[in-house]
Amino acid sequence: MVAISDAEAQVMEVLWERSPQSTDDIALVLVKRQDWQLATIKTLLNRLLNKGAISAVQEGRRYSYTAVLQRTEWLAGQSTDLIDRVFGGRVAPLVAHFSQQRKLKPADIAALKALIKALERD
Amino acid sequence: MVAISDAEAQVMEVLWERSPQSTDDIALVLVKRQDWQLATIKTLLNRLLNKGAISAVQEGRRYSYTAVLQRTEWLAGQSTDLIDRVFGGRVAPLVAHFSQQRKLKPADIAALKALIKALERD
DNA sequence: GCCTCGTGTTTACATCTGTAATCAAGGAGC
DNA sequence: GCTCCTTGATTACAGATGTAAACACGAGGC
Repeated sequence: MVAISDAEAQVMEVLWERSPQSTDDIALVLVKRQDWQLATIKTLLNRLLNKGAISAVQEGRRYSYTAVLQRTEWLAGQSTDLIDRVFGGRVAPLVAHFSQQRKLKPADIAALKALIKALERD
Repeated sequence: MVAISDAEAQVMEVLWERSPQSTDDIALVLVKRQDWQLATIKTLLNRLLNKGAISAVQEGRRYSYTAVLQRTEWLAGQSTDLIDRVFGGRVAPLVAHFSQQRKLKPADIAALKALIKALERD
């Protein structure tokens, strides 16, 4: 339900790797990874707070941030969104398209097979 | 390379079904499908024109629009982008997430199986 | 006790998007 | 020929987004 933007997702990635983290833990990573100003990161943290995607605990005069929105939850949202929007809600066309675009490795095919087997079981 | 927004993609869908089409061919479809005002559709057509995603040929005092950006090209952009950004370039996790979220129909599973069989063959 | 610096909060601002209304010019009808 | 309607072009406007600067306040150094 919580929708986050691309830039915000970059901040979440850092918190998904490890939570909680302070502003400058996060900043250390993102200043390098995204070449952002500290100010930008502060803004994004605040927007995420307002959206409820992260929570903050005060420690002295700083905050320690924790991801509330879980990565898997976000992933699920992203996938259904894409598949619905672009592939009419059906997965096969997606896989077909992708495999045309980018040869699937045997491991990928194996993963898909296993997945299907599991899906058929229930 | 040409990036189009969600609303713009809806217009493209109509042109992907059939090209060329006049403004009101397109409008007829979208007024129903999206409950948009004619004015909205005109705006989107213009933005797509400026982006070069469609082209227009004048016929009398109206235009006939044709999709320039191809559907497969767009699909590729949308899916590889997400899969790379979010799923580390592997398609299986995406399918897994989707199927958790939204039960796959037997027909979908069958389609996937057939597809994989085909992929294994070569 | 005052000044400075680190932190969070507020404000800024251009661009993109969704969604339209308004304007202008050329044909169709009278 | 003048008027009105159709159709494209221009303008509008609020909210989201990317990117950041300005501000305010408390803690630490001197």
